[in-house]
Amino acid sequence: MEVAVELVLFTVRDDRLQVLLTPRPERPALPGGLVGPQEAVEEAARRVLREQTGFGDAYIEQLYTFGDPGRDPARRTISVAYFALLRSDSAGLPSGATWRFVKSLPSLPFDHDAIIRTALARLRAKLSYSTVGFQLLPAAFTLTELQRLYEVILARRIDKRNFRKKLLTMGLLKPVPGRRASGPHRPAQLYAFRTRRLRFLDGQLV
Amino acid sequence: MEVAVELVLFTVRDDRLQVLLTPRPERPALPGGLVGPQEAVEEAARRVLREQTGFGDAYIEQLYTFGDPGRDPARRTISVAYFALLRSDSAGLPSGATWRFVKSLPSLPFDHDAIIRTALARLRAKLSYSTVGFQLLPAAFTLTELQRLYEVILARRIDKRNFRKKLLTMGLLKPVPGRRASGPHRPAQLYAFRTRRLRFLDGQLV
DNA sequence: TCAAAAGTGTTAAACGTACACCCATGA
DNA sequence: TCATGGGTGTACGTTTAACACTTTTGA
Repeated sequence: MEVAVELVLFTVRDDRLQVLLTPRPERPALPGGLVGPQEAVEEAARRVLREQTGFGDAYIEQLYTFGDPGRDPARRTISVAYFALLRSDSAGLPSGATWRFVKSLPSLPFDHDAIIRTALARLRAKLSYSTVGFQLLPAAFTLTELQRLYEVILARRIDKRNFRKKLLTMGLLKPVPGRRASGPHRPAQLYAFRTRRLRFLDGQLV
Repeated sequence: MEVAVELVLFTVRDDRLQVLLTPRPERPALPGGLVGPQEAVEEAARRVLREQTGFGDAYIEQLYTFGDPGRDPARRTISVAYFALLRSDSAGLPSGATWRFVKSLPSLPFDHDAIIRTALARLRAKLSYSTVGFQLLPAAFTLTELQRLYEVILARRIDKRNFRKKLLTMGLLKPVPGRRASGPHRPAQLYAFRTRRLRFLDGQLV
């Protein structure tokens, strides 16, 4: 029996949640590949990330294992899906791979539609009770940028004052020197996360 | 490469959280087995439940996939762990299998210690925001029995009045005819879950 | 009659949510 | 000077958490 990994790599650019697809003979699909005989499953996921997306330092976490016979008509494959988040300031795109808006995805081969739905549900749920969303932002960012990130992923508006109050009270952020000027208005203070590592929150963030 | 399933089957009896171990040549371990060539992974988990535990109607859900090379020194196996809950009134125990207190487990082979830790964390987390704990009780039960269940799993005391208020307000339970007399004191009203199916709750239950 | 668990409300604090205006800037 | 997003506080309703006594029963 073959064991594969699939990668659902999300990023937020231009105020849209996007997912990376790689070219396949038939039609684009999620990046993926077989797990090597001496390779840990998570290692394989990181290798696929490196080789097929060209991005090295994404956040990665195991999502779910899809193992119905018939999910790949050609051969029996069990696939461990991983969920990955890429900082919006990551540069480059490997040849052939494309970012697609999650809102307007084409129909994907195998069970990749279901995998993406599962990943999106995980991302949305985890935004509320953990700092996982922080993985999508660069080292310094404005509070509005952070709020837009949440709004884009959750597909709903968030109150600016309540959002800021919550984040600052929780002590997740620290102001860093510098401001971002982006048009004919007051420049915004830059902030950074107090720690880059994933934290689970006491209450609900959003 | 071989793909296996492992089963972490919990039950609560005698006010203790217990997990089922099956005999192995070396020492007891989690029930498990290989996934057949034409078998869905979840099907394999249900088959292991049937064949190795003798219990047919447990709640089952995928937990995590453990795939480090070296987790089984004998051969390369990737294992999809499942988490299962058995009603405390289920009768019978298959030959050789034993219930062990989760609090005082012996050291287990392979990475089974880690699998049980992961399962316990999932169970505790899910108790708070879903009705998954209901799978551990028979069709009719008293409010005290339900509360004891939560206390045993979470390993902490819960306020009786607040617990009852929350459950009744949420409309998860309905009283059913009958009372349970269990000693020299007032008998307790019996209740049942309004629906057996898993529900995710708006707020926190405990 | 006694011991034991069943059953039942109130209060204070914390939290969530809704809401509107002035500020600083570049064009 | 004007258009734009940055930045800030309050008040109300809901939820959580702490807390103690009476009731019913079997022994």
